[in-house]
Amino acid sequence: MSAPRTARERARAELTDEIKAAARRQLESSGAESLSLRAISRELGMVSSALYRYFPSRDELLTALIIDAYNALGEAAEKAAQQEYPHPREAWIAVYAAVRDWSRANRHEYALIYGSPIAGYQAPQDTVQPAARVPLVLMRILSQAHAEGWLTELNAPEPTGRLAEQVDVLAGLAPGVPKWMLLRLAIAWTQLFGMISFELFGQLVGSMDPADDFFAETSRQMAAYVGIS
Amino acid sequence: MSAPRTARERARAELTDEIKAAARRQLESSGAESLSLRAISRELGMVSSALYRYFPSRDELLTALIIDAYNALGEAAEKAAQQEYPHPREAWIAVYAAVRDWSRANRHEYALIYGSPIAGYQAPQDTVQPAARVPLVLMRILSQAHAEGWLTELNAPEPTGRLAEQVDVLAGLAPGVPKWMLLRLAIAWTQLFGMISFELFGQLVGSMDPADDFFAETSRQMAAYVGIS
DNA sequence: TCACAATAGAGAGCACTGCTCTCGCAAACC
DNA sequence: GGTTTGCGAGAGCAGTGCTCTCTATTGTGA
Repeated sequence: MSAPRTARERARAELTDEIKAAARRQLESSGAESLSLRAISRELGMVSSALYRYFPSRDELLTALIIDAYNALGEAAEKAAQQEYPHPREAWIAVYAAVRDWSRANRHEYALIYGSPIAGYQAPQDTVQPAARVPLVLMRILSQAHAEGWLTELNAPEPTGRLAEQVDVLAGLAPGVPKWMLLRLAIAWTQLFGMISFELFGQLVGSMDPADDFFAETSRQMAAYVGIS
Repeated sequence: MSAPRTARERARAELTDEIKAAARRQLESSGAESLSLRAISRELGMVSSALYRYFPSRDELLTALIIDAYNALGEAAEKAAQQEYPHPREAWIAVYAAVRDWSRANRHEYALIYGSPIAGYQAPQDTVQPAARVPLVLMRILSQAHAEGWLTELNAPEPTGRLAEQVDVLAGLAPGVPKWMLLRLAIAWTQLFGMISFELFGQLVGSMDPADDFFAETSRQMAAYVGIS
């Protein structure tokens, strides 16, 4: 993140961005499967072998795009959460909508991160943190709603056994929020992306497509489900 | 589905199956992206151009595999539902488990049908019916549970507007089941596959992975959510 | 039964891919 | 100013999907 010093370093950073931009452009028009390094190099007016000075392989380029996509989506969600809302339910719903809007506007990038993993799947370690941004936003809403006393006390059973241990990890990030609530948050999280994947990947055709109303109603129901009164 | 007559027709049907079997084998080892017609033809001891007598393109082969995968998964779900259960909740949970088990045992085929759609996405019309088998199984459980009086009467609001129309389509297949219940079924359906996709695609690493307990508890909660008392 | 038509596989070839290697040129550093 | 480092060009390899032509085999109607 430090500013590049020499002309060479600056040129390198710029070209790296240009390559990613061209890749993203090509992605929008034809999907990840047919993303071609040679086509990118042609678009940039350079020879294909030169591209390997910037990305050691096609998979590395894709991994870079994946991280960027996670961050762009996370940023959209965080931006939506930063607004002022009269009730945490509205914040919850706004984040849902922001996630869906970004996904619909960048469906190929969405497919890149939430679709089938690419063949030589890269070390996911670099992607773990950016991938956590959306669930963290939802968790923060819950945490804040708890602090402000907005949460209902359903008498849902507390998780036990190994599940309790797993939920405990989340609890460290949202102190005070009941465990059953964090468990339900995880369930809602998987539901959110399942629903968006179904919409984007054509699984809703013939039933809930177009999905606007289905999505809106579901985000309301899920807010209630996790305990936002 | 009629029995092949001539020797040529029989040979054709057999070779078609062998090609799909080889493709499936190759799929398991390296994923859909790197599925190669030439590698398949090599494995079968024929020249690659001969393969085009059976499948006009790579995408057509993939489409055939997709349909087979939908049917295999649907069959697994139906088989689980056919058992006798003392309570519809158990049937619901068994179907959830069957879907997950099949998906874990055939993760590349799962990715083929629930991951990102392939580039030149084939006319989905042929896939619509086999794809509907799993949700239909869940719907039948709900329908039967309703007939036997197992369903709770939550005072959930009925869907309105366009959402009501979409739910009406489902209602035609499950007469008597309240609309809010069918809506929740759709939500549970997206949750189920969102959860499985997250597990198989590595999205749960660092939180709910391994997902056995999370999955089991979620299937219980979702049964309650759709109104199975 | 036999000629004709339909079908299957072989082989060569085209345009494309990711990736490697070597070779010069230019910028950065001491 | 000389040396090291980084960068782009170009050729080349092994692989891909797919098309076309040619030949052999199988099925069928007169």
